[in-house]
Amino acid sequence: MPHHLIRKLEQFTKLSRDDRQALENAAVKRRTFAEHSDIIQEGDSPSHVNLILEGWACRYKQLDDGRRQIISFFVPGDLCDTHVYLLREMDHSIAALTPVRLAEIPRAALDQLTEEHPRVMKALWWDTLVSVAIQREWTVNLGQRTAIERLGHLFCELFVRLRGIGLTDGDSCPLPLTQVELADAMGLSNVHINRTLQELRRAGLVVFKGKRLTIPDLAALQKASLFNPNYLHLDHEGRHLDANEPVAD
Amino acid sequence: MPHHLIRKLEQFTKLSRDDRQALENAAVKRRTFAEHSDIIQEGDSPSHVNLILEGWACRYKQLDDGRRQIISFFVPGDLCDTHVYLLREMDHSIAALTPVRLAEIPRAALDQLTEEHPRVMKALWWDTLVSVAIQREWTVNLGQRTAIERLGHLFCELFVRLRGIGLTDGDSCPLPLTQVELADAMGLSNVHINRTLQELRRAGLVVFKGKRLTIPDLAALQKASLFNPNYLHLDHEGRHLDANEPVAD
DNA sequence: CGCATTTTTGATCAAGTTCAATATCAGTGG
DNA sequence: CCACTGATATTGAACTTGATCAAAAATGCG
Repeated sequence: MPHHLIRKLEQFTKLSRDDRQALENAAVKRRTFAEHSDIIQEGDSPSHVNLILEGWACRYKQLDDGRRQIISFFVPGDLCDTHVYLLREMDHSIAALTPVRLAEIPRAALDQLTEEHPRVMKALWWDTLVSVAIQREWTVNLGQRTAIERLGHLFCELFVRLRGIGLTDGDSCPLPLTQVELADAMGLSNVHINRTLQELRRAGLVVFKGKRLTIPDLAALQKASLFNPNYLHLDHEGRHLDANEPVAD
Repeated sequence: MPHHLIRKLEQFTKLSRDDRQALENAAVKRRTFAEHSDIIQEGDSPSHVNLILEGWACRYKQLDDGRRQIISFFVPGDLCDTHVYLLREMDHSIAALTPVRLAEIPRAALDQLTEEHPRVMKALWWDTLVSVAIQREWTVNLGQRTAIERLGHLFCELFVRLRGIGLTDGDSCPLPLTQVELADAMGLSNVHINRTLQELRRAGLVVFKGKRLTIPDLAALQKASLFNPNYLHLDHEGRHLDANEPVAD
């Protein structure tokens, strides 16, 4: 049951029971991956779309001399590139950061889904547009923001994304990342991540311990990080497309 | 006539005359923008898809304290976010870097195009996937590469993109950007861009003068910049979908 | 408890920034 | 054709952010 994806999509537009069922049906083939294993590697030929059901993953690219950039994080409910199978080969790798359970959505199932369920198709387009907007925001993050803003911004983003699918608990959320992984994502050294974290802690802006992140005052962290959630487009924009069915499930 | 777009898409799959005509028909509403004017601003509500016909543009985001990040460059044939009108408001702005001529593709025209011309729809999906791959590569660029690699990488990318649509001339291509614009795109200061350019010139890797870029030895620049063009997916991957018509146009 | 991983600390170093001045260039109008 | 003007490019010097290297402390887990 890809309920995280459904919950995410319903931030855009309310789906019908039929829509939801179609999504369930598309996500039949399940697989699991161990922590730190590659889900797909640069050069592989993508044959289907991966949907993360449980656990965290990341896209990354390894440079020849060992430098590594984490390009994005996947949390439950995230799709790895709708229609990616149009490309001959992957230009990056995807790795499990925790144990990961995912569904492989075959090409045919996705095509059928978008043909027969226009509301789902639009919701998936919305999801694609948001993913790209997140990638753009990372460009801004890496290009312009200082270390402390950069890390604070990432924390805000992940918290808000997780809240959207119901995975936050009050002012805290899971954050199963090491400082080295944060460093590879933020384009900073692990040493500097460590010092930046201390600075955020000292300012009372975050608590990060035991793979959990707590943000006592989200507004304050947003302000310190120049975080504006508009790029996540979470304001139920597809309301006019909402399925109109009795609440009978 | 959106011939740059058609040429770009045909790197993925050969279109039929009918496909091409449908693209022409969709791109009817023309507009022009002066150098340095905004084509659309953050907060505006997008109602159609812009297709750059002539000139260069960029996406950018302005931070409250004046810092600016250029997020991507648009060259002729580039579409600004297919289906963007699903979003309530723009999370970034788009500005003309030179005088720009573009076509506004209305929502209905795009929907019709993708419904009636599956080959075009797939080609547009390919284009979307490549755009996102470029954005990811910028993440790697800003996160891991040194100033000289970063700038060299950008030059390689732009040259290869322009070559794909026939806008290069031997080993040179237009590059109508100032050093300040390069700086805003690369997350570096204009002073450092200037010094990095000198370094690239001294090494004989580039000539950049009068809004033209010359790359005497592309292989050498690629090597120095760790540039691997795989992420541009330019190897005619949709060949199996090629329209099969007599060459009668 | 013991081992591997992760976090933390200190000291030194380098890449890139900032500020401010000067030089060059592309248009424009006379 | 030249002088003027604003934009763009270039230079120098001091400074800052974050990197690197190496070691120690803490944590997690079987």
